Amino acid sequence: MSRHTAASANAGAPRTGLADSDEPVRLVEVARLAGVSSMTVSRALRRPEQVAPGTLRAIRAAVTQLGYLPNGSASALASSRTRVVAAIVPTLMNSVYASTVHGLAQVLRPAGYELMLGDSGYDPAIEAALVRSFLGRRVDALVLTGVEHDPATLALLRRHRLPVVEIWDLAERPIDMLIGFSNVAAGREAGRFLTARGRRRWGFVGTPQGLEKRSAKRLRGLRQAAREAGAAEPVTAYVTDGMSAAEGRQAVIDLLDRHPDVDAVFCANDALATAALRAAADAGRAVPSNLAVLGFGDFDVAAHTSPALSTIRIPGRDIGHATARALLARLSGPTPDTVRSDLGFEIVSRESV
Amino acid sequence: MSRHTAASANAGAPRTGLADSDEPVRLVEVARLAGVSSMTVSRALRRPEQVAPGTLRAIRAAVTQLGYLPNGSASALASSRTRVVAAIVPTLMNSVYASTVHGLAQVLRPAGYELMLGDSGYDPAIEAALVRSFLGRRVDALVLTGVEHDPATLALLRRHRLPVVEIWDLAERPIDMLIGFSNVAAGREAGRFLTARGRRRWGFVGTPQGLEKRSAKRLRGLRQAAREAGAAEPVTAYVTDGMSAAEGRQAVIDLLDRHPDVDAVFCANDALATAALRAAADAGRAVPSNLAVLGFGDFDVAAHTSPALSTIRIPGRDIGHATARALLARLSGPTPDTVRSDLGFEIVSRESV
DNA sequence: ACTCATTCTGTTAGCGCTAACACGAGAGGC
DNA sequence: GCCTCTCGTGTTAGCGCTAACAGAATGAGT
Repeated sequence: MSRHTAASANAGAPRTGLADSDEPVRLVEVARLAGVSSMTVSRALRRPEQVAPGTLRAIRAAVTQLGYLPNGSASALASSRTRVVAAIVPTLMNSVYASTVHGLAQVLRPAGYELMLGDSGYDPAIEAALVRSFLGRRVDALVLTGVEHDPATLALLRRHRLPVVEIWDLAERPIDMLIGFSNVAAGREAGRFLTARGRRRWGFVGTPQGLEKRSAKRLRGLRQAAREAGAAEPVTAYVTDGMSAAEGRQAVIDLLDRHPDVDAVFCANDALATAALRAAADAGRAVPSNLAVLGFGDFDVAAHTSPALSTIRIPGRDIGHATARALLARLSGPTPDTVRSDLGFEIVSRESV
Repeated sequence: MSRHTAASANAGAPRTGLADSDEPVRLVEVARLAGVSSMTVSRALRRPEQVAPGTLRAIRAAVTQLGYLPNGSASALASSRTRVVAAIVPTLMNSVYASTVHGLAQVLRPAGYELMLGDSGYDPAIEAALVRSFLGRRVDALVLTGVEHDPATLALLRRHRLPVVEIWDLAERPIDMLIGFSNVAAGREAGRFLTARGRRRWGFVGTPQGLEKRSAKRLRGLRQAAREAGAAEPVTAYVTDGMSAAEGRQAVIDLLDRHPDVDAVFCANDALATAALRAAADAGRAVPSNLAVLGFGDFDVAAHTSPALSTIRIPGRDIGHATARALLARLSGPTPDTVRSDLGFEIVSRESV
């Protein structure tokens, strides 16, 4: 061990009163300087209310003077708490997930938790690998996007019994906690919204069932609405990369070509919807008079395309906040309350429908 | 300690041959099952090439059978390596930073490193707090966006001597490693690009100097280009929130109102540029014939606005990849090579200029 | 004065892993 | 046959912190 070599090179002067400017400062150094035991310093740092005011002041002064930074690894090992929460999202490139992550961090950080982040690219196998890695690092809690997971993931989580929040969807039997909204209902409301505006022949653009379950659920809701309204079965166009504008544009052009009677397109996200707007222009279809376009996600750009995009707003940041609060309650309190909540969504009507 | 209570509740049967399905499995359990010492198991996991093939097989079987997951905290404490890299970006909401983070993770993960993420909101004080927290957690390396940091940050980094990469900018004397591009040059090239297209009276929309240094550097470059071309000093409009479309739109409307002779607007990012496109429409200015709009960042939407946005593309993902590779080289190799590189940028000419 | 509760601090005993070194067995050189 | 060298594995001794309990000191109630 290199620390042994260092110690013997240093043999005559092993850790005297003040630390060298170079050796990392440990708890005992602070304790010596403050004239207390290391346990008292530990307490002063984690639960200051249990330490006498005078002692606290002395310890704080020593901490400052030495520039002491507690060693998280040691603390984690001794206490079995890392104060790290891991989150897995499908992708960071989609700003709606980014805002969820931001919301999470915003609440967790002030409470002393850091975020470890992974992106699965919508792939359950990658999600499983990430979960494995995160559990190996003994994170205190885990946030997963979606409710469909690899059996390996479920087995691991069952074994490790840590707080888990699934977000961005609903399920009958979540792993543990759940904070999301109904993707089926979102699709259904999209259909009702189109119906109310006199659109009867719908197209859907999204990723295929196998790839992205939440997109498929929205399509299911849309189909329900079609039946409800006595409208025709929606026609579909699929893209493999849900964020690829080029692919989305081509898919919509093809769809309009195959089904010229389509008078409304519902897109699985606003990136696709923006592409659809372009495709409509290419196809000589005026939006919204000749074709309605409805997006999903309310990305930043939605309000600033021409025409401005009507879309379904998901409270991404709120999901992040609520998730963080639920986790903090579970992690700090002895109260083992389990949160399940539907945060809903909102149709934002702009110009494109 | 709760584990003591658990142990005494369990008193008669302390960790026999196979682990209970509930107690976490430790290295020794695996070692016992495989009939070797725990050190050999440790080696089998970290440096399998140092272990005899037969032993390795037995150990792997035992690991699988018990579902063993190494305890990262213990490993980190014993080896002084957490295998975690921390990154701080201004915001995740901006997809260009998201792609950098994604690029980082893409390379680090297969090498066994996880990412701890923080967003500073462009605030050096928050950055300093994040650095503190990350150093406390003993991350193996740190990625910082930008080259201007709080003195407290610099002091901490100096003390802890860990690999650091600054990204998204250039500097004469970086803290350690540096992978970015010249923001001044980007502004200058933007100006030259506008000059080449016959634009002489420029407006700049961005965040004020104090808030965002990189935006200010681009303005500096733009000013250089104006002098070079013998054009007038660019007029400026500032927004406090660089991602707020509403604020950006208003800023551009005001700017066009105050300076009707402006024939080109350079925006500090594509969100603002998209807002500028709307503002131009509001003001009855046709783009590009009556007003040129040049963005920055090449966000996903840039290609799909109407008219399509000309912008400056930053190789965000490449920066992430290069950063990760530089860190891995430093962390694994005894070779202490220090990377400094300028990855440049690229003007993407679409319809808006 | 004597108990009892309360507040504060110290002692003890690890947490689960790995660096460094020790050591035995087998291979190869002379 | 003896010496080295390499390879594979075991032994030892912590890494820096904290849970649990113990104990001292103080104040309150009787």
